[in-house]
Amino acid sequence: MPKDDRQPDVDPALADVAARFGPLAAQMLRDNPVRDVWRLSFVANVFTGPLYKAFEEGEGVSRGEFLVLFCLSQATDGLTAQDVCLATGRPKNSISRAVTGLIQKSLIRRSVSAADRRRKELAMTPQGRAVLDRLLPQTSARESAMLAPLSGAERATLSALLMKIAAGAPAWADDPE
Amino acid sequence: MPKDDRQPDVDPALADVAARFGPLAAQMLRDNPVRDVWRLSFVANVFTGPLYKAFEEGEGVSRGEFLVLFCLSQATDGLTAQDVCLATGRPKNSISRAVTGLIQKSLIRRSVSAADRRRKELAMTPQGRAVLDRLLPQTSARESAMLAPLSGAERATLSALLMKIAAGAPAWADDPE
DNA sequence: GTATATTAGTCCCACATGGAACCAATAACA
DNA sequence: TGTTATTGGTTCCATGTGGGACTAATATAC
Repeated sequence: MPKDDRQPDVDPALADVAARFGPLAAQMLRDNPVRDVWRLSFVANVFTGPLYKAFEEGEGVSRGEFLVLFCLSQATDGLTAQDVCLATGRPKNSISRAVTGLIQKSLIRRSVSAADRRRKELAMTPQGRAVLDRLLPQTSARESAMLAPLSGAERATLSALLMKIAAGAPAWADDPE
Repeated sequence: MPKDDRQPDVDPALADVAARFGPLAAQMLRDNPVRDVWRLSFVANVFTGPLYKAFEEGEGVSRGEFLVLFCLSQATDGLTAQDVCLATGRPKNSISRAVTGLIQKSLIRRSVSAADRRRKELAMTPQGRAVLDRLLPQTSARESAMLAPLSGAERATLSALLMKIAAGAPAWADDPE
């Protein structure tokens, strides 16, 4: 690619972005009619895309399967597939497939609830825990890299602001205007 | 769903989240080993999912097609499919399909560059502009709703922090650890 | 108690997605 | 000026995805 020296990158802080994602990316991150959600989605996509690909290649664990494992690791009581759907926003048949796959790999177990025999409660096996224990550090390291440009105070601020937005999500989630 | 009155929702600010996305979602937003990126992805997913569905149902425009239109609206010179790929992170065959679809609907035009006859430069038609002008307000309104819980100062802060993170993305984007 | 509604989950199928191979045009170079 | 490498796009194909219908179990209503 013959570098176009005549194109002055508007913002020097975005020089790396222009080099990696193109000048259009830099320009759109800088400003566009839906600037904030664009930046948010940009970061989220850049973060999750390569990560899930690495999970698939490294441990043979799909996005849905990782989500199930991760949710199980965070829940105290017996979760169901439905709980994972609700918390992750993925459709129930996708999660159903992920659960089937994880059971086949013996990474989780499934048992019918005694109280409500419709419910099939999920639980990680030691192997599942071991797999997650190999995947989580990758995610965590990537998160650290993502937050590296921010100071401690800035990270706390970002965290709090994202929390506020997430807490307000129910007000607009189902209403695409 | 028989509401479980015995389960005290840890954080009253997350009561709505627990009602809409389940107690697990509330708990994981509150804390988990990759808390910040989880919040980020949660918001991004809740934002984009229903929006793209509405675009598809309302205007018959897919996610990729919207991205092409939006990028075209933000670029000054003749963009190519490749530029859109780079800026959006979508694979080139997906964008190729989106371009084909948009041309069939007469929402964009494609012309071979005189300077480099490999390049096929894209341009919006008036119809394409009209479609985008119906889609953008929905996106914008949804963004406003998302940011509603934040004060003006907080929005500026969030915007700046997201920009810092996005600007640093090239450092870790291709390195899933 | 039987009928109906609701909830959890699975299955089927059409479609979108993305990797890989491929084609065309141009750039780089001996 | 061939020959090779690179770049922009398209096509092929295997796979993932998600809507909708379906089954099973339970809750609710009469």
